[in-house]
Amino acid sequence: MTKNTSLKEYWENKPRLLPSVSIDCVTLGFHNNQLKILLLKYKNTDYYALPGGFINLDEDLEDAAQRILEERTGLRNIYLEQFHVFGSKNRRNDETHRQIMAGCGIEMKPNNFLLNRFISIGYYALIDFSKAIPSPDELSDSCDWYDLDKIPTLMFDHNEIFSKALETLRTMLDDKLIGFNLLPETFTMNELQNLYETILGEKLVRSNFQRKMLGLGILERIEKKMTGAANKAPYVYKFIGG
Amino acid sequence: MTKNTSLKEYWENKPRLLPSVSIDCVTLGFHNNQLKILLLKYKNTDYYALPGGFINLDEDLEDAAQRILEERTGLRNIYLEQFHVFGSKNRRNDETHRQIMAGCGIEMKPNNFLLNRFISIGYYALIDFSKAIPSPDELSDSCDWYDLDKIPTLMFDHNEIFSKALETLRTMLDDKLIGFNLLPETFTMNELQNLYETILGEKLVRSNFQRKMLGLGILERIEKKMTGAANKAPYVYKFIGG
DNA sequence: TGATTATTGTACCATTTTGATACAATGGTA
DNA sequence: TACCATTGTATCAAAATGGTACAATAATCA
Repeated sequence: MTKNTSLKEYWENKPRLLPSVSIDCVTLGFHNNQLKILLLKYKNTDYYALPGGFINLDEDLEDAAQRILEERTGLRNIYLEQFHVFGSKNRRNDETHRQIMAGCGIEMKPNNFLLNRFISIGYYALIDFSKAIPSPDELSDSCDWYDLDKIPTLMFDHNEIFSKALETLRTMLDDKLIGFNLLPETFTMNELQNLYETILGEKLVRSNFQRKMLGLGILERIEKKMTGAANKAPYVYKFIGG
Repeated sequence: MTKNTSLKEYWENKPRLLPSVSIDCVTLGFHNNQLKILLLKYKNTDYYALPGGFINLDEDLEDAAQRILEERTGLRNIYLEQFHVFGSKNRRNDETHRQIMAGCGIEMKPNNFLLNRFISIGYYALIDFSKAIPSPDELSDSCDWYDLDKIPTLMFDHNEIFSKALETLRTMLDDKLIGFNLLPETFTMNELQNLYETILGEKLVRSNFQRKMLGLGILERIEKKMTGAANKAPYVYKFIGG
């Protein structure tokens, strides 16, 4: 979306986008020992949604995912990975689209680009919460973090897309060491364990978890961290890619 | 594609298909202790390709994959799973399309549906080789099995699609027990081990493999199989879904 | 008929990995 | 200085894995 084109003009004309294909991002962060998901709320509606968008005709798919996430949330250089394509024939609903656009003062003509069938490619985005300052785009009232057990009803099949993302994240967690994308540069073993427990949804034995992680040879021990608490200070670690 | 429409008419007009999206199937079978892949060769050309096709406007994505595989190879009720989307902006080539269609006596007008950008959703198809009798469709000279180490240069990015499929299959093999889709109803432990060794590309210790497989509790021992060889007859097993 | 041979099913043992508990060290508080 | 909560690590049993051995068996051959 070029800067000198108004949002209204942009969506009321047929944009130069790849038809039929959208991208939706399941954007996860970790804060206060809780996994959080980033959701948009469309202006003047009750519709919550995953941040998503469309692919420019001259743009690689992976680049599009990065750009879309940035345009809709302000987040840059995020770890993104595609995990599934959602292609039920009735997964979308024209009336919802009309309401969303109307909320932004945009009228949709009957032949509008958006009113065709779309499949959506799901990406999960893993974010260092401490660095991320999400901000809503022009279509949205808000762009906020939600606890996973307090996700509102989402537009279309976005709840299903979220579930599949979480399931994929769980099975990939040990395999691809993607969890570290959710933590700051440095972290304690306790924080890492809390993250794993939250994602997997089960308690782990502390000593065994520590042994396993150190055994992977992907952690560099940096220094002690004086927490101020009345106990032994934990080491702080850095992830050094496997 | 309706039966009373000729191939020529069909492709020279704009079909009622979902724009921008294609499906390509990496179709694998197992025969003579070798993994094989099913490839099409387009009529009167040197272009080899994965069997692929397009999605009808009123068709679920998963249904489309099944239909496409059947239309292009004659194979029905196949185990299919999507594994990756391929979306580089320059992954296709118009001239190749023109040649393929010309090989079938079909002229492509400049605004033909096929001459737009497409992303492709990769599915892998796992086949019981003994039941599969593939047959080429109207666009293809041949529809044949190839050894994995003798795959010709394929159209577009189809070699890359194949590689990603094999990689996915390897990592999923233990997780989802998908290997059994490549074997007949009943099989010996030796056949099962050969399959695993072929997919993983490494030798396994016979006794340990047997212990592991029996330990999964997913095999039913049927009967002894007299092979005619001068040695102890192996049992025959059936897969009983986990 | 009985020795021979290749392959199968399983037992066995050593090594590694995992699960669970214990304990000394430490940074603070009372 | 006693006490407390948490951390890093040791320890030990149980389970999983890697590797070898061996008896059973279905044929062949002398």
